[in-house]
Amino acid sequence: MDEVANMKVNKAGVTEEEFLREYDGDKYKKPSLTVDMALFTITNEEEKNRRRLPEKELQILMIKRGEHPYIDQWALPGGFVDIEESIEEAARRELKEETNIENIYMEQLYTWGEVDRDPRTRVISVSYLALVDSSKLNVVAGDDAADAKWFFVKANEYKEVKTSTEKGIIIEKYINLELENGEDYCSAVVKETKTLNGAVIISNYEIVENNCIAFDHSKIILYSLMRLRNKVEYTNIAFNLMGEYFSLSELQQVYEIILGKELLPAAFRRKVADMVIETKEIRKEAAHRPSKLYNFNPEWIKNVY
Amino acid sequence: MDEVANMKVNKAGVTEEEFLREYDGDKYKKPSLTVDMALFTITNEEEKNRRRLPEKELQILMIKRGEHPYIDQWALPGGFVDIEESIEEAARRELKEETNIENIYMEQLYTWGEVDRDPRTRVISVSYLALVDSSKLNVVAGDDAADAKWFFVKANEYKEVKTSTEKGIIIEKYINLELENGEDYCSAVVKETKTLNGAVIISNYEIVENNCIAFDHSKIILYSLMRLRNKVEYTNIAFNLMGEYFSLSELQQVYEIILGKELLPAAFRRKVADMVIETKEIRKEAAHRPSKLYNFNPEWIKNVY
DNA sequence: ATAATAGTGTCTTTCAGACAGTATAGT
DNA sequence: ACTATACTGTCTGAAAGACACTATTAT
Repeated sequence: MDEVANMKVNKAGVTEEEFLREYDGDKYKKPSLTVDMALFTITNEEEKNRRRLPEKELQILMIKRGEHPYIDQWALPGGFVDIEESIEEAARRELKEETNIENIYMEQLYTWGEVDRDPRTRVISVSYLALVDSSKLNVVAGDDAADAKWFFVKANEYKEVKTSTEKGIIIEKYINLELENGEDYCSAVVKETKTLNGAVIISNYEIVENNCIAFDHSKIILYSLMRLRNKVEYTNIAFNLMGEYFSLSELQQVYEIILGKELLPAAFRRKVADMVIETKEIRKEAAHRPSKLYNFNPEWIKNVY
Repeated sequence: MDEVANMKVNKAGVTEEEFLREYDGDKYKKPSLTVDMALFTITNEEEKNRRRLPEKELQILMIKRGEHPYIDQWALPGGFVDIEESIEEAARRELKEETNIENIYMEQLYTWGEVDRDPRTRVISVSYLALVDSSKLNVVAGDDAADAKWFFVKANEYKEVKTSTEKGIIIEKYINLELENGEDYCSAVVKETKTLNGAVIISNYEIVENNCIAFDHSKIILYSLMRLRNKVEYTNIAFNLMGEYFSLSELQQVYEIILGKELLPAAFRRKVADMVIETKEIRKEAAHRPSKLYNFNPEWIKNVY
């Protein structure tokens, strides 16, 4: 702020300097602030048949709560934001503490502010979507939470109800979320209600059923999956799930898993042609034609707000 | 939470009920939480020539600060979130208090959490993008702030610097923001830095120059403009700026203003054909062929996460 | 040879861009 | 008749969808 601004006084005749000195930041009750991260990766399934390709699967990192509330249930990694760090710094710090993962792709997702979303006290959560290449994951298992585990994620819509109103339409979608990892199984049903009134859309998410997923994290997971699915179509976001070298078939599999549908090889290759750079590397690991390996093309940027 | 969960004890042998009773939410220092709204509308310029169409312009609502800090500068409408209301409720309440506007389109934009973004104390701001149809605006001027004014908005990129690094590329864009309303003129220059490292993009916004726009609100305004520009291409968001009845030419003008470029009528009409419903109404207000009026088609929904 | 995947050629369909041309009100 | 906008027809070209076809490895 410049000199002139500093000399201005308010209606009470107080300068800015005086005002700030007297300012009581704790006059009103404040909510607590946390970050939560939906961290995804894609891993290869074991495959004995040397002819077949390993199946890929989408996984999300969850942490078993060792304290009330929701003790023994599974929550997204995250925690409270310290007073002297930015929100994003907090997110990266928590991830590092809980899982020892650093320097990965992360984007802010949504800020959850329902009054009763945490039974302890009023807690606002800024959620992040994060992606890692699974080859970087030998590092996992931080000290804070030994109970960090990767879960296979499945989400599917199983019911849709459309109701017409005078000025619009109400669409209710029931989405089933399943998290599973051999030992543990969690699930939730979230109802997404879109109310259209004129051109005004209001979206609302409600947890209808919940089995061992802490807080409102089932909502956050579903929201992050939708964002991921959406962004994969017109950004380079999926490349954050790949290693430095990858084949186009692998890349296609990643797209297919995120989008939940099969793609045609020819069209897919045309689509990603400008996003990759061919290398001289070749992968021959199985009993079929080997594949050329590619790198991401850093010139290709399409970022969306 | 179910009965079983209530009976579980933590490592210290404490049940959830006891834990919550003893929980001290004020153990750590907490940031304050505010909401800020970038509210846009599109208005017609006066036009005396009965032959010509009125020009449309994009406007944003700003409020003159009557208190430190940034006294007498212009800020986005908003304010502190009360402890017993959700963030979105707070946003709608503040808008109602400051401008008497209700029931409009609003979507969460981004949560700003830099440590020093407010000189008073640590303040987190959840920003919203909101749109109103200007015909609803005869209601304006609430009691809280008589100093609410609509500003014409212009943003343009005037410099781009690309630097190649070993593993990627750095792109710096300088964007000039201008707010103007006959009496008042504010401006800012924001530098957007995209750092690409492998496939990991990190975006950063920095205010390089600032003239009478309070806090970091110039960043928020630019971010909301980018979101608006982006979403207008593949959602129905622009319809929130239209009245109930509108001509396709008017709609096209709105798209053109938001996108900052001219569109071809034939292609535009094809594109929006499914999004509108023809009515029997006709507008003949000027000395040229009258236009058919349309309504928004509520069946057309495309929402993006 | 065979199984399985990698990768290409090309026809079709869809959709955006371009632009000329027609339609219709008040002046 | 003229001006300014409203609206349509149709050519073109780019990109996505579909699918058959070729290529290459270990078994």
